[in-house]
Amino acid sequence: MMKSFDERCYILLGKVPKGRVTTYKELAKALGTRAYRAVGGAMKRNPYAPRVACHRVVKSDGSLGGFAYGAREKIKRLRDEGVKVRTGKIQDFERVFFSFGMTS
DNA sequence: CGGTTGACCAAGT
DNA sequence: GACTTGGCCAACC
Repeated sequence: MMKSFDERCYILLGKVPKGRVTTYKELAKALGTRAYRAVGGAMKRNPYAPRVACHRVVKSDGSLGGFAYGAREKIKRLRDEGVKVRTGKIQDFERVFFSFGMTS
């Protein structure tokens, strides 16, 4: 049974621990593709709104990117998880960044 | 089934 | 540092 690309994004995203963030690019790469945009699209569609921690996904530059519920809400939630945000940018981005490639 | 769209990315201006 | 351009790939109409 072949899950949609979208569903895989949600599953993978579910592996991101609280207080950490990942990027659309890293997600796509972990999925074995380069469809960064499709990943973002999955978040936007986000049928599992509260189930999926879409607010933990940011752009590669460390900027927040977009958010279906509004950027303001995204910042609020990230801060609540311990991620500091400044003018729409993640502070200590590399510190809170979660990579899927860190095996063993 | 073909074309458009997009919560992106990287490089150039 | 902000804006523009080309490119990538899957979902949607």
